[in-house]
Amino acid sequence: MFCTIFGFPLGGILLAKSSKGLSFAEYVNSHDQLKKVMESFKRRDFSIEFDRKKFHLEEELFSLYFKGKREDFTSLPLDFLSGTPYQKKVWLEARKIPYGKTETYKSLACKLNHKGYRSVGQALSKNPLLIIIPCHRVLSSDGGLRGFGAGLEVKDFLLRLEKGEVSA
DNA sequence: TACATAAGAATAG
DNA sequence: CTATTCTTATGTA
Repeated sequence: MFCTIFGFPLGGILLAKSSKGLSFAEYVNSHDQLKKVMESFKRRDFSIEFDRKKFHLEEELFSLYFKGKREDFTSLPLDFLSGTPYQKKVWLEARKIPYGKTETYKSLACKLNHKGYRSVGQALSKNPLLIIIPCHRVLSSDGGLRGFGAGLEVKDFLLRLEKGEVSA
């Protein structure tokens, strides 16, 4: 598995991919966090190899995205190495949310298990593919930001970016 | 309107 | 089984 770090205005994103596609895109803003993520990879028995050259496409897409382009990452091959079947369903559903649009946990839940809105949040909190799976476009039913594991600032930033209020 | 609380789905330990 | 989570609905003031 290969990985690299992509820097953006609020920190960095650790990208990791297998031979099949992108597997992780985790937010890191400190050396400590990076270390933590790497530890968890190690524990999962992944062989890590830094190789920036493997991420031409990803870097391209991310830099376009942070420039405010309507980049959906829908063409990016993904490879889910973690996650339960339910989580994958949630992630796939969240991924269908178009750029700039927002869904609510409830509406997502209705499409999946009918009333497990809380479990939707739980599943999204374990989203391994920040931005690519636009969990930041999922808001609470009154339109407000609820919690965000990777940091509310990131969620807020991403939303503002998509609304064109930020030029990165 | 604001705050406390119950309910309810799925997962990790 | 219990705790936790990117929730929602309801009751009370």
